[in-house]
Amino acid sequence: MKIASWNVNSLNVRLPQVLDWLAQAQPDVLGLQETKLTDEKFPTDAIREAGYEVVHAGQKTYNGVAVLAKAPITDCAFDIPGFEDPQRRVVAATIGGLRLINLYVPNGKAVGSDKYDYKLAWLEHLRGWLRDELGRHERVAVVGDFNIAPGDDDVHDPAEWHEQILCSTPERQALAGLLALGFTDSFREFDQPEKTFSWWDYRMNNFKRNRGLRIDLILTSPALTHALETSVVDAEPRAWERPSDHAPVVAEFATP
DNA sequence: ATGGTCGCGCTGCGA
Repeated sequence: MKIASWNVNSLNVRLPQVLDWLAQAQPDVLGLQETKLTDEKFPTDAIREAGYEVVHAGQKTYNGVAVLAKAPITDCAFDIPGFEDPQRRVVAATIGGLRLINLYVPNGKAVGSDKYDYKLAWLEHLRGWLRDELGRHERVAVVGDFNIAPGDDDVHDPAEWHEQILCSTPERQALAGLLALGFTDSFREFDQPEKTFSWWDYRMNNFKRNRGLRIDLILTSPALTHALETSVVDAEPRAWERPSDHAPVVAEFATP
């Protein structure tokens, strides 16, 4: 089974690229972030014609998350329980024996800002929910744009980013708190090329210079970690014409 | 050089 996550930065703009990528990569499940569409404007027909079921939690202009899957999607949730939020950042869904939680974690803007406080509060509530989900499901994948680089290996220039947003100690501790529940950053289960990133700012030719961060993650529960076969970043779509600023991340695992 | 690029949607905000 192949699962993937991609922050598309507007599905309106990126739909052709998503369809191309689905055709070439053939994931069984794909979590999208930053669709920036209301549910009414979601391109359900085009996605279905590509062979995927879909659920979407969208809003106008900002945020928006979706799960695409070749098999039927059941047991959906669109909020962290007890943390209702008008910002559409969460879709949980069951696909066969897989529990998928697709996230668009708040960016946080700047350390110490109101948005930063919201990010940390959001992550704290997320941790309680993921603990419950781990108790209910064996095979859980938490995918998405985490807006946190787990470690300095995930940063093109750790000195430049030292204690900056996406890299600050409280953010990394919040992520470590999720891993402490039993989740694994699947990417680090395998040997990887150095300086592998998943997001590059549009400005300053950062992609060409590989000035990026790895902030798009696939976390796996113990049973899923045991079944892992690969976990990679597919940087190819970042080099396409008019790209998202994020690349898809992909993990494969054996099915029982 | 204290900027720079996108997307949304129409003025500046969010990333």
